[in-house]
Amino acid sequence: MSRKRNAHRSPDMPTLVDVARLAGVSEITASRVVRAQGPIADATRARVLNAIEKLGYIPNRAAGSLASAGSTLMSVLLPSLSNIVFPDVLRGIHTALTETAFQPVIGVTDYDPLIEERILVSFLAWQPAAVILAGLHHTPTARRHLEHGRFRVAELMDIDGDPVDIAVGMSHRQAGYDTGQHLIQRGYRRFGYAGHSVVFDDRATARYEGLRASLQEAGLSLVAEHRHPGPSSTMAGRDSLEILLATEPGLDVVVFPNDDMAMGGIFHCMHTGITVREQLGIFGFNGLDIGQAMSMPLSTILSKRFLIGKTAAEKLLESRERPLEKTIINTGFDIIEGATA
Amino acid sequence: MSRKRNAHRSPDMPTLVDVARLAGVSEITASRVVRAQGPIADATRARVLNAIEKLGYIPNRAAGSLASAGSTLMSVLLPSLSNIVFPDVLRGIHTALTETAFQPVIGVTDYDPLIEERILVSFLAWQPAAVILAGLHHTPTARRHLEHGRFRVAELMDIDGDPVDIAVGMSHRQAGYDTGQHLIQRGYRRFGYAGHSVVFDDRATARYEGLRASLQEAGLSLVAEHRHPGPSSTMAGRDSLEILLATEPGLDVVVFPNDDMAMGGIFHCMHTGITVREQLGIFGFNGLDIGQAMSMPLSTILSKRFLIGKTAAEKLLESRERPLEKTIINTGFDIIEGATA
DNA sequence: GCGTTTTATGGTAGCGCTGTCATTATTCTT
DNA sequence: AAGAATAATGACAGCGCTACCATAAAACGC
Repeated sequence: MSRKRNAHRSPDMPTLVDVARLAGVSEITASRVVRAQGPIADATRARVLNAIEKLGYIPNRAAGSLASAGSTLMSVLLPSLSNIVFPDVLRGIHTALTETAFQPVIGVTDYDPLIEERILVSFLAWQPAAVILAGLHHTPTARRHLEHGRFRVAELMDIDGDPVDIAVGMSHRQAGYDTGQHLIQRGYRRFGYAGHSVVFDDRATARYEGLRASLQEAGLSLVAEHRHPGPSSTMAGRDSLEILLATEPGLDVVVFPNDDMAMGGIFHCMHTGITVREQLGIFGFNGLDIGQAMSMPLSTILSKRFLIGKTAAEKLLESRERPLEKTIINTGFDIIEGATA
Repeated sequence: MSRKRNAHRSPDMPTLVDVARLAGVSEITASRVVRAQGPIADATRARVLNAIEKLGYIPNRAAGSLASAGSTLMSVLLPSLSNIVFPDVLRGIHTALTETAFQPVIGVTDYDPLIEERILVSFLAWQPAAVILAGLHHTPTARRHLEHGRFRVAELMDIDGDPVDIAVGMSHRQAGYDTGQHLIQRGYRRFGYAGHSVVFDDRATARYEGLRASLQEAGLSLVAEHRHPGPSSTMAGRDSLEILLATEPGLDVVVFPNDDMAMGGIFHCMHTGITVREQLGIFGFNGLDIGQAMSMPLSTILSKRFLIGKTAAEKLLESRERPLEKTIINTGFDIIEGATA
């Protein structure tokens, strides 16, 4: 009665052999039906499918992956999921991957390159078909693995740098620069910056530097800045603006690293009776739904997160082999005029 | 020179054999070092670790999983990532899993039980050690797989029902009920409800029903309700409130299914000059940061998303075997008084 | 000091699947 | 009608690792 299986196997978890036997075909034929690969007679396919259904067979991907030296996994390494940006990217990836055999496997790095490296290595152990990560900055070890691996690589969000394979995103430096230009053109002169602990967020830093560069070109400079210790949040934006204005009451515009913090800034103004735009301009980044739902929509920059994720995944699917040429795709950004700056 | 490996193998991707050879030990000893399992002499461990480092060896988890009939993956199936609730849950899971060998693998179901079933099956193909999903409601096929599998199962968010193994969450019906009680006690009588397309979101439905039950007990009822077609968003909340008030101007409080929509409600009031709380109470659900950052903090219910994720993952790690007794853990909720209702 | 336990290591046989190469019908050429 | 191409199937080895059992050496007990 009992099969000569190893004792550690589950009792009667059906395998391809069982399917093949029940369908009266060879193992390999059953395998071909499962993978929809190679020519199979309709009648045969039907019998195999039937057997699969009857047994409740679920293919063992570990075995498949081992035998074929490759998997249908796509490793996705994101800095954070609290920051709405990355769920949006992820939705884009998901969208591109539905109807394909690929599955995303997600890891969260907390903006820490060392954690990124650790998770990357543990993901590589599953022989993914592709790896998607944020930014162009990784540890040397991580970079080495990315360069030598037999998988496609997409680096998202930022394009200011040298990618391993594909980069999809926008120039954050340019976004910061354009922010400055836009605000100067609107007549603002006394600039403040209310940021957050920026140790790891390279994109925010790049925007900050772009902003400073544009100010400098116009003979201006940041009159005051404050960085909230700890991560970005609406509350952090509110507190930061308060501190900033206490230090330097004469500011006429404050730039925030993102919409969450900018919303906090707006709330501070509402609370203290500061007239937004007239007395103080507020400028964010991302173009979140909530900022646009206010009666006075937030002035900000729309980053195309969903598009970035979708484009990257689609590009990766185009070929399993890494092309000789590196690809950089600029998804751009839009300035949203809004009513706050 | 060339190894007698299959041609389809990558050139010289090192395996355990290579490590063992270089370290001068047997394959199995090297394996034990990698897995930190069984007694190993310090000198031997050092030699093996050295060889691993030198070769840049990355263990092949597909092979490991196949040989040991089990993996260190934990499948996580969430309805959405746009809804901040689930990233929070995920952070909790991540927190519990750091420092363990387990890795979460995330799938997004879009609140659709059929997609959930499909993703579940594809995840089971990797022999996960545990499966985490949202809610207690699944397709019959999914439920069957969950019941018969050799893995732990945690069903999150809701506890009103019969779990497969572990349930961690809160009673959404109770939350809705308590919302009603709380608002009645504060003197509100003419209730409105501004929801969203609710086809799949069982939790929102449960809260809605709890609310109605408490109103009924008090001899009251929902004077008006409106459901925004499509998913929940701040803009949806704003539009819904407008429509609701056009239909029924006499409302004195409106309950929203979540904070995002409630914020939209607030914005509508701000825009049209309605005095929140005095003229119209606004009540949300979730207790998001942004709602609390307003000078008039949102009245809402704090759901403990992070705790739910963390608790679930911790419980799952306690034992690899499914216990005879099902476990239900109620993480509860807190009413946040706020200033809007 | 001789069994007994503990510590440290190794040999071997698969885990379930797919790549490679054959083999046998079946259809198409000219 | 004979050869060539194509469609449909199968045999078998082996992917890289770990469970299982065995062995040898060191430590322990009284």
